[in-house]
Amino acid sequence: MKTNDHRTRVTKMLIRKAFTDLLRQKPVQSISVKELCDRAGINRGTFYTHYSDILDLYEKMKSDMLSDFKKSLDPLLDAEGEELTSLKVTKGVFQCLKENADICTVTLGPYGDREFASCLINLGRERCIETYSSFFSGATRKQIEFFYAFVSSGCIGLLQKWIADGMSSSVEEVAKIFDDIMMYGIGFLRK
Amino acid sequence: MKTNDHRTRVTKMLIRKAFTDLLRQKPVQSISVKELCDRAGINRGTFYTHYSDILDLYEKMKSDMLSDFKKSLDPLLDAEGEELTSLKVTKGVFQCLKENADICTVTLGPYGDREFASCLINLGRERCIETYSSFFSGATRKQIEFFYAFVSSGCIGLLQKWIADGMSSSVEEVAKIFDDIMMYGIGFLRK
DNA sequence: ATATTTTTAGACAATGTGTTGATTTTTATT
DNA sequence: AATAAAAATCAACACATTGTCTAAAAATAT
Repeated sequence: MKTNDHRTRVTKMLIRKAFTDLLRQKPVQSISVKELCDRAGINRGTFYTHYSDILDLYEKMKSDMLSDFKKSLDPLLDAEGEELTSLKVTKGVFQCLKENADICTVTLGPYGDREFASCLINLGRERCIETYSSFFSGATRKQIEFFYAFVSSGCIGLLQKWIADGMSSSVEEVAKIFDDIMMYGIGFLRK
Repeated sequence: MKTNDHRTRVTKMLIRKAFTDLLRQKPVQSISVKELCDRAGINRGTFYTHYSDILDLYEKMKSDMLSDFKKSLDPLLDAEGEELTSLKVTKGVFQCLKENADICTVTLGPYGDREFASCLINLGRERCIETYSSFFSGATRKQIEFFYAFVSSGCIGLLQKWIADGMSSSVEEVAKIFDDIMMYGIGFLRK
């Protein structure tokens, strides 16, 4: 089975389209193979030649999304010449998320899974946190871990709010809000 | 059908015990009625006399948990005489969560649902946020909403980290960390 | 002791699963 | 253009879960 075959490409596209559509309506575990195939307009047997079950499809789609996301994020972090400010990276990450709005809506939506959400954030934030932990040499490991847990999760909450509002606020604005809250805590409201 | 019947009480207890056990292992949607009844050691027909399906059971259990939580939280907020500091309330909330560790482990764990998690937090935080929004009169509605989205979600992340660590840190410690991060942002690491 | 209520056990049609084999359609090669 | 290879379709299958129902057994209340 060659993956570059036109037929398989079309089939997989149809499957993934139907799958993301369904993920908007219900959690993964409630999606049946039959339902998916009916919607995609393909034979149920065809599904089984590509994926072993729904969970297999889900895992493969998530890893695809992650590598896509990583790919468009790497150049941002490898800009060696320029200064790497927190706000700059945040802006880049949020921009990237906006460009993949369809995916984010699903994975960060009510039926996405937490693990994937944090995966997405970790990807862009990891290096930033490293920088922080070296900068705040006085902070304990525990403090940093708790802070990271709070901020990464908080960021997801912010993104969900942003998405829920139809991403109407600009990337710059949301990035600034995130940066300010992280920097000043509740002092953000005083600005 | 009387709910005070000894048989129904035992049956419901068995069902709920088996259900929370299963929720530790897999998401709601993957739990079948048959599997649940086998584990609970009750007849499948009996399940249907009490609940229409798994989701019905889940909803009823969640609302029960919420009212339980609310009940043990109310006296905390109604302490009219004392001063209502942010840290004091936070401590109370976290203490309450620790006392319901078994429930929290499930609902805030990988197979819990986000909605319920925020529901839990909102319950204790709502009044606090009200206080904040009146205190920071200069802040826009948008700012407050984004801040709240960030902090509530961040709090959940903190709790998940706490639970993941086996709740080894004391309530006071975690409450202080939350309060500090919320107050000072990344400045928390400088302390 | 008797009437009521709850649980059990078994059966049912309906639906989804994962697999198989035969057939048709599409793609690649000569 | 003809032919071989690969992929999608169709139909059928044994199996499992679902939700509903009835009759019998067990537990509770009066």
